[in-house]
Amino acid sequence: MTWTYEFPRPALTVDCVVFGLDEPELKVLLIRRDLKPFRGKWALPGGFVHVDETLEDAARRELREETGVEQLYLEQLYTYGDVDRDPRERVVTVAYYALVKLSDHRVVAATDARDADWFGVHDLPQLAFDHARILDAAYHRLQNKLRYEPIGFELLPKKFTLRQLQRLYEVILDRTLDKRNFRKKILSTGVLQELDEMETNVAHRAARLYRFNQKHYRDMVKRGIHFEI
Amino acid sequence: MTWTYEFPRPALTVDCVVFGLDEPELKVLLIRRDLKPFRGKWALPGGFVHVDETLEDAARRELREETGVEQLYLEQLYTYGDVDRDPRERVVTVAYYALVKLSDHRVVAATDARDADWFGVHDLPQLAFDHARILDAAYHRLQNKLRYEPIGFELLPKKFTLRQLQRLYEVILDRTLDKRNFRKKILSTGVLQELDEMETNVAHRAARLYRFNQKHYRDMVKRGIHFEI
DNA sequence: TCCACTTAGTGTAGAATAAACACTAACAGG
DNA sequence: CCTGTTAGTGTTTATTCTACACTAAGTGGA
Repeated sequence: MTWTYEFPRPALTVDCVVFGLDEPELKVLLIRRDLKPFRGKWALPGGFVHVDETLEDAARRELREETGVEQLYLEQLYTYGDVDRDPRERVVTVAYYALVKLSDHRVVAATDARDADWFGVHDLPQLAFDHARILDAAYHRLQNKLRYEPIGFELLPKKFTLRQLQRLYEVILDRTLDKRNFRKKILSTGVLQELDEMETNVAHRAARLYRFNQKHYRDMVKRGIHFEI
Repeated sequence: MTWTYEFPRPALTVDCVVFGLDEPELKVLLIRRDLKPFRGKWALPGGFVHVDETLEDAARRELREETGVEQLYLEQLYTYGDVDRDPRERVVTVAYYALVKLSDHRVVAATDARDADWFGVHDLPQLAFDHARILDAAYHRLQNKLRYEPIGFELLPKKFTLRQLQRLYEVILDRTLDKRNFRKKILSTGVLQELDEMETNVAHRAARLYRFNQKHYRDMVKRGIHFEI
């Protein structure tokens, strides 16, 4: 079966930049292409948008199919429509970026016959198409977003220590932060819930565990209160 | 001539939210639909992306064709891909927002047989498709962007007074600002070039004219210095 | 010519926020 | 019990933000 239109139509795809925190590094999930253009090169997971699914659905489906990743924070990044970004034909791609808890997805690569792997954001291979540019934009967006939205928690396990959280900010923002100032600021936002639990299996004093208080954050948003770090 | 594909493809369009400052109000440029769905309703200017033009080129072309607007600041906003956002068929639209100097485009409506007009952002008619949602997102984006990028100047004539600039910020941010604090802050950013000219034809003390110093701003960006108001 | 009206243009003090900085406490392991 | 490692905590200073009111300059009309 084929589909016919009066005018030529660009192909429409989605591509995803999936970030995961593999302390002490921020990593990105890439797949190795097994098809014609850029065969063997690494690329962002992604694929065609079906005519009966939303863009976000397409992104989630492709991620599941190609990498097995399922529970994730997903947000649209930008749409890339340069005429020659794909050598075969006109392809417009809606890029998304995603944050996953690596604690849940450590063995992603095994899920599919597809060759998938995590790469440090500062240690990337050559990428197919304009994916390097997309990845770069996603990383910058993540850096900005982190400062005024509480999305870092999407990269950590449900329960975490303040030290883990600070390291996350340091790794993503690519600079060191003052411990006391960081703790004061993050606690003052009120989005952290102190738990009655402590870290275990560490060879030093155990730190208290916290979790992200999503309910409280949504309340803040309703009341027009801004998160900022 | 027709075009045939192995799988069905969504149609791809661009839509533009064009802002203009018509003191003392922020206005948006809309066109009245003369075609089937939502006929007679107002809608954002836009149309199909040709297979040999970039998304931004498509946006500029549609604006020129439908409204005659040409010199403008244009930036991608978001891509809307809900399955049923167009009752006829699957249409994915890449939304842009634009800022124009109304001083240059006051008589836009006359440019085309098409019915086009400016509407106050707080006094909009019912819009076709999901355009109300797009417009809303564009307005919020503009409000945010205004605070950390010097884009307000795109809405003013080349030479303007501090009062005009302050009113622009007030109109877009929808709150009053303190005159002295505003002047201090905006002047301290260094992006304004003081001219040796004064306002004319006003029934009161004439104010000094300024212009946006683009060169200086680009230098700031290179040096990593942030604009913020 | 002077009076009324309108907007231009300017500084300061107090409050809030951000930045810099160092030590003791707790725990594990040898 | 000693060593090593991280947890956890306050204060001072600098910077930034906020609130606030008067004089100067020009037009237009009485």
